[in-house]
Amino acid sequence: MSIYVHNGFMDTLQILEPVAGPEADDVCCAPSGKPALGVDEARQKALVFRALADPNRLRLLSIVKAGESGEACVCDLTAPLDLGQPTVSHHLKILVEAGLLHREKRGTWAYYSLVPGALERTAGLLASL
Amino acid sequence: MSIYVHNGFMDTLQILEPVAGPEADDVCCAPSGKPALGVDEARQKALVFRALADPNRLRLLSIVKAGESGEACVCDLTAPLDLGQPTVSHHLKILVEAGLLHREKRGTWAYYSLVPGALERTAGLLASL
DNA sequence: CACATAGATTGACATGCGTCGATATAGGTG
DNA sequence: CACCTATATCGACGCATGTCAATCTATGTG
Repeated sequence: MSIYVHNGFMDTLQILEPVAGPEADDVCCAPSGKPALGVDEARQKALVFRALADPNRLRLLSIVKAGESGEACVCDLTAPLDLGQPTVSHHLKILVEAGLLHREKRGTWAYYSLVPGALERTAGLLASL
Repeated sequence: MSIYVHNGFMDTLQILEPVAGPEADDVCCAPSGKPALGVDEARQKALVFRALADPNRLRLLSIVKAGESGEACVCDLTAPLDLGQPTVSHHLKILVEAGLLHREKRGTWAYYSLVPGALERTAGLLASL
């Protein structure tokens, strides 16, 4: 029977926004019977936190944020992280799919920048637990 | 050579607090040469987000938070999550070690409650990236 | 077009992690 | 002490994930 549902998800999830209200799930017994976080809602929020759950990805966000221009290309990111280029590209992709980074290709280079307000909305996810 | 340092860490990490200022790491080349997140700092912050990176743990936090008394025992948590008792205990342990939950044993029962301000401090981690 | 460079994708490998069943431990009750 | 109940811990299993080397794609440049 279904263990590991393997959240088959899309890109650039936008859970950071509304998500409707806490749907009534209404536990039968226990302490207060409050609805709390629904299964789907929890799964989506966890995806965002999963993107933040790696030290190198946190550093990527930090470097991009700290950059003068607010953006950085891959070649600027491999050196400080001491990681191979494919690995950095991999991490950046995860951050983009989580809705935290924006990717813009200009010429040969790909410039990554913070999605405006994304970090704030993510912080908001914690408050609305 | 050392890949995967396997962060050998302790319990109830308190990264949620000060952590000193962003230490000067000063990259040599690239875009802005900003210090950004240090390696150790990133690793510790990632531990907190990793605790939040699981749907069932988010639901645990939510249920505990929503509870009338602000606390819940394990027996109240297994049913709504549809998980075995050992699994719930496992998740709770991770949340305690992340500094998000507090455990208090009273009689035969173990009561878990939100560490006051922990979620807010975690939200602050995002702002200080 | 030939060639160089930036970045993404693929495949493989090892480790991490969520889950369970079984078992151990601790407190309560007779 | 014997027994029950609530949790915690252990060992195992399988999927997930971070990493790299190799390769592919796209954009320049001669």
